[in-house]
Order: sequence, then C-alpha cells, then structure tokens
Amino acid sequence: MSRSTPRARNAAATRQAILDSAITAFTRHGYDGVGLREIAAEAGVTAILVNRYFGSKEALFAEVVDVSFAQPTMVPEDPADLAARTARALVTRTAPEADHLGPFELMLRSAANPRAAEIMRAGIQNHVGARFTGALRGARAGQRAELGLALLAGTWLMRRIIGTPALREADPEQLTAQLTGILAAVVEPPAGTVPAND
Amino acid sequence: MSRSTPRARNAAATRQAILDSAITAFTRHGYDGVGLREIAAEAGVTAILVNRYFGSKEALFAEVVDVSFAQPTMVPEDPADLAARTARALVTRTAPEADHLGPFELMLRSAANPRAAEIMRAGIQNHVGARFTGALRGARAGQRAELGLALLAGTWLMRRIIGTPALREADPEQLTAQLTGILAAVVEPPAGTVPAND
DNA sequence: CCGCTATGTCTACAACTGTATACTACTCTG
DNA sequence: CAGAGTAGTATACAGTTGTAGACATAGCGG
Repeated sequence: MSRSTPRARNAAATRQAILDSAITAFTRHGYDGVGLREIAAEAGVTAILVNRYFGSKEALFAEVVDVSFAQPTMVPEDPADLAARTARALVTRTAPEADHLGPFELMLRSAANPRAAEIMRAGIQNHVGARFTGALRGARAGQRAELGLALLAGTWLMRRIIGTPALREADPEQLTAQLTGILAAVVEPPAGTVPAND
Repeated sequence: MSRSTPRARNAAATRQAILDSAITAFTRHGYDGVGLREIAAEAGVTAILVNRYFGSKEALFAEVVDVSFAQPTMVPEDPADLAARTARALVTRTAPEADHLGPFELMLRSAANPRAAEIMRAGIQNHVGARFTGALRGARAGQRAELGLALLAGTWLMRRIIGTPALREADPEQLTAQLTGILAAVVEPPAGTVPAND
C-alpha cells in the first residue's frame, strides 16, 4: 500500500508521509499498539528513518498529538447551540458504521501509557481544552469544559471502543436528544452567577 | 516484595497470589503494559506457572476483569440519592492524593487492546452495567446506565489518568455538587414517561 | 560531467514478549 | 517409610521492540 511510485527524494514529503502514517496508526491502535516498523512501512520507508526525522517514538507521538488535537473537533467554537450541535456530532461519529478517527480515539487508545498521557495532557491544554473553554461563558469555564470533554470521551469509549450494547444500538435521534440535555447541564453557566466573562 | 516466607506448596494459595498480583498490575499498567514475568515475580513465582494456572495471559485477564468488575463499585445499588452518593464517591476516589484502584482504572488502562476491550464489554454487561441498570427506574434504563458509566469513566480519565488541571485542582465539594447535577440529568427517568418499571 | 551532501537502507543488538518442553523436589497417601 | 503425583523451576525459542552505526545512492551545484 506504500510503494506505488517510488517517491522521489524529498525530505518534506517523506516527513509528511511518515507523520500521516503515524497519525492513522496511533489513532487506530494506540501508542503501545504500534511499532515503528509498521508506521514506516505504511509510509514506504525504513523504521530507522522515522527516528532520523522525529528523534524518537515518543517525540513522533508528541507531534502526532499536536497535529491531531489542533484539528477542528466536534466542539463548535460558537457558543450558540453548543450542546445540541456537539451531541449530534458525537452521535454521528461514534456510530457503529462510521469509522471516524480523531483526537478522542487517539486519546482513549493511548491513555494507558503514562508518557503518552502526559503528552496528551499538554495537547489538551493547548488545543482542545482551550477551544472548548473559550466557547463557554460564566464561572469555572475551564472545569466545565473539562467535564464536557470527559462526557464526550466517556461516551466515545463506551459506544465505540468497549462497544456497550445499549449505546451501540441506541436510536441516534433519541440518543442525541438525551446527550444534548446532559451536555447542557455541563456546559451552561452555573445558576446564581453573574453572567460576565470569567 | 514477594518472598518473605517461601510459601508452602499450596495450589489454591498460589493461584490466589497470582490473581491478586495480576489485578494490581493490570489495573495499574493495563493489559499491554504488564508482562507475565512481572505478575509472576510479584506473586513469588515463575512466569510459566501463570500460564499453568490460567491458560494464557488473555484468560488470566478475563478472570481479573470478572473479579474486579464484580466488586461493589461506587455506584450504590440503592436508587435513593444515587446521583449525589455516586458523585461523592467518584470525586473522593479520583482525588490526586488518593491511589484507589478499581474497575474504572482497569478499564481505562486496558481499553486500547481490542481483545481486552471485548472481555471488558462482557464484564460490564454481567456486573457493573447490570447493577447500575438495576438501580434505575423508568424507560431506557440500560442506555441511561451506560451513559452514567460513560460520565464516570470520562471523569476518571480526565481527572486521574490524563490529569487535566482544572479537574485536578477543583474544589471537591463544588465538583461533587456539579457532578451530582450532571449525573441526575443522566440517571433520572426521562420526563413524560410512565414511572412504572420498564 | 564531476563530486558532494542530503536522503535513505542494511545489518545488528540488546532487551523483552508469551509460551513450550523437560526437569526437579516437595508432600501426601498408602 | 516408600512411591506417586502434584507444585514448581530451568532452559529455551521464536518473535518483536526501539534504537544505533556504517554504508549506499540520488540528484543538485559547480
């Protein structure tokens, strides 16, 4: 799947090919579930070249996390209808027939490794969490955003990775409605707070 | 840490020691994060003996899951005050200073491996999920229970494994209150439903 | 057209994995 | 007290892992 045309010598393109392969592989199998040889082969390259470009497996993973977490996720930056739109996106992407990769899948599949977890914590702070927090109004926006991420990650885990039956077979419309309600409880500014910024 | 008294030949005790060691190790490092030699050493035994008693690493893991998921968790079986009591237990056990192991830690650290995930799916259906579902009244109890587990697992992930700052440093009382509200939105019977059983 | 440097590969290594076969030795039964 | 079967170990193997050093070659500057 890798050597169609024996790609001309081009450092930038090769580096990008390795990075793309790594994103897919890490997202699909997690940090500990992939070997460098597997990543390299998919990019049409030798394993050691990966380290030449990225330094180490860990550094490669850090770059993968940075790229993946920087992509626009299912959390809209626009606060309007945030709960409803987020819930709909989540249900769609975790549907059994979908094969949507992305930051949540990457995070859940790599969380077991402490070094990977630390790298992802930084990535969340810099990207996903920051965006989510920015979309919230009211007190304790950071905490509420992280709780929102927790709900999204947990649902992703149960519905798609563990594959729990009731969530797998749930009616999408109904599940979206229910998740919208729950998300609203997470995301809406706490009552009795001045609705100012901060 | 393993050979204090060179334990007398006792199949049952040895088997139990291996199982205990495996529960701790799998919970702490996940399915792929531990080797049989490590588990065996902690039990004061040789690696191959683990396979003699349990058949394979996978079979050992299945037994670990069965035992761990059968233990009483933070979800009270009594429906009264379910949300509040569950939230309090969750916040306590995911506190940074606590080092509480348990089914959620085991699940999150082993979810990356598809075989492990399948084993855990069965464990949830048989134990945790069934208990949680049994504590709920109203329509779609199964789905609501799984969403509750998703919220618990997600919070555990963010607060304890990833170690997201706002959740780590949150005031326990306030976080408990907020989680109680969210959990209530998950757990309470949907409005407009006959409050009969199922 | 030559040569140099960036780009890439070959071979290798030391550690680790789960598991199999062959062996030893304890302890209980008779 | 003798033998047998259970409990446990030693050795090993084939595979994989991340990484290292020495070597090859493509393609551009002169």
